[in-house]
Amino acid sequence: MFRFPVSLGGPHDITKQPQPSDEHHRAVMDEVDFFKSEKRDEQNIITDETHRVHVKRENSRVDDDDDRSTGINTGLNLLTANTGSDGSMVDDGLSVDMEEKRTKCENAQLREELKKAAEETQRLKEMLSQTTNNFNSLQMQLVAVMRQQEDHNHHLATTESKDKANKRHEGPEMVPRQFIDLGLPSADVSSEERTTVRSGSPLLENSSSRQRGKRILEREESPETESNGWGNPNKVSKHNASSSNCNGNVNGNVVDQSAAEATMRKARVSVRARCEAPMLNDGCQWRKYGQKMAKGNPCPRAYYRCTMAVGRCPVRKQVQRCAEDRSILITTYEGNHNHPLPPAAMSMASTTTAAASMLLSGSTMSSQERLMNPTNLLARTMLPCSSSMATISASAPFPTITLDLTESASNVNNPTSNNPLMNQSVLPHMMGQALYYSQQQQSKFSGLQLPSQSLNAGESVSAATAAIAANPNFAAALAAAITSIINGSNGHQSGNSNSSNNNVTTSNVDRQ
DNA sequence: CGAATTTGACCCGCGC
DNA sequence: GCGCGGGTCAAATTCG
Repeated sequence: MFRFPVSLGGPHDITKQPQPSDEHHRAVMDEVDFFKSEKRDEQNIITDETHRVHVKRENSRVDDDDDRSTGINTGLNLLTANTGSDGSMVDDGLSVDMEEKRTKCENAQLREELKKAAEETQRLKEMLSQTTNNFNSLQMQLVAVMRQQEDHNHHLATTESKDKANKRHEGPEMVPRQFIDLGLPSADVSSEERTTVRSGSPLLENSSSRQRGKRILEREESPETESNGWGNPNKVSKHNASSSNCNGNVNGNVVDQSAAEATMRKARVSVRARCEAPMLNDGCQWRKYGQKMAKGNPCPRAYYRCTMAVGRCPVRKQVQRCAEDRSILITTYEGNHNHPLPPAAMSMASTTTAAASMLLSGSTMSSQERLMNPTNLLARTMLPCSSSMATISASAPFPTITLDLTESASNVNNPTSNNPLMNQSVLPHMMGQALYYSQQQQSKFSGLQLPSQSLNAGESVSAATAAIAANPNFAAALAAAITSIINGSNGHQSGNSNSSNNNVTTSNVDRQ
């Protein structure tokens, strides 16, 4: 399931990209080398004395190399020892033969073990990704349950005392929202939030739910009904629209989820980056399904659909060049993947997911709340170049968050400004890691129960900064980003990656 | 020959 | 009601 022949490139270079050297690959290389030398050994072993000396030396070198490279005792020193008893070899060719065979046998065994170890590693990787997905799924279910309890308590409180209820209303309302934000998006936004959406943002109601719900119902007959926690917005929309109970699970929550997920499906994350390539390298496989001339832009807008899923992934993206500056590529992502992703794609997926979460949480509150909300606070804090980079558009037909990476990329002080890698693939990775981190970081705020409403914006920023800086995970996240970048860039541009990473880091620090 | 892309047609919502 | 614009579909075409 989780193989990583994933190209970081667009659809064109997908099969051409050299794969990053993984363990298995290395192991195979070692094996080949290993047997080559052994064969040489076999051939040379019965030659004259001077040659034999040479063979011995070569063997020992090979041994060393193997041991160094794999860290495994290959047992080849046995061979060296045997050849060391060369004097007896002439006398007793048979025993040497047996030794040879035995060594061969051992080598074969070791090779097998190495293979098994590589396979095991692969399996573990798969399990890890599966577990991560399951965790996210469970997290959402937990949120749903908590939310239900919350509502229940709230209802009881209301009947007890109106004053108390009012006070409590302000508190708990924020906490679950924060909590929701930290989870992956698809599942749970509760009725409370939904009503906020309706009352607070008619735009969302009009454009998103109504406009697309019907179409989703008609067109996206979910073959991917086996939603495993990522949720399938389309499917849920279907639930919602048809108001039937396909899986017999109709209750208030399902409807709430429908609304939330439908909204999530519509939430868009737009990434502006300088890029000469026709498409950003985000690690996913895309298939173009349409192209249109958009009004006011001479450059056509291309529509892509994710094709990594066996069934049908709801994620789509639009790619268009900026009318003013054609070197700027605007990539707009919509929806959530319903399938496991390779690490390279994970970064961008995290980006869109986290940004969409932020966007949605932000879109459901008043402007004051929005300012106070740790979600957006963190978005502003965490995002490189924060305020100038991440903008939320309420005027667009869909709630859209725009991550503007062009400013930093074109910054004269930025040593990576002319680095195409930075523009094409590193930035998404960085964004992904940073946003993913910020997403996780929200849980810290929930845990801390940051009294957001009692803080002014400045204090909130300070608090957020302190929390982030104090947390060692921040460094870990950055390290992960670096790793991701280095692994994803085929090695030859790792130096630049480092500098770019430094750049983003300092950019963060500067803003903080 | 199958997969990917292109491109014109179609659908839908919105504004006038 | 009509036209416009955005988004999607699907047949035709191209590519590997």
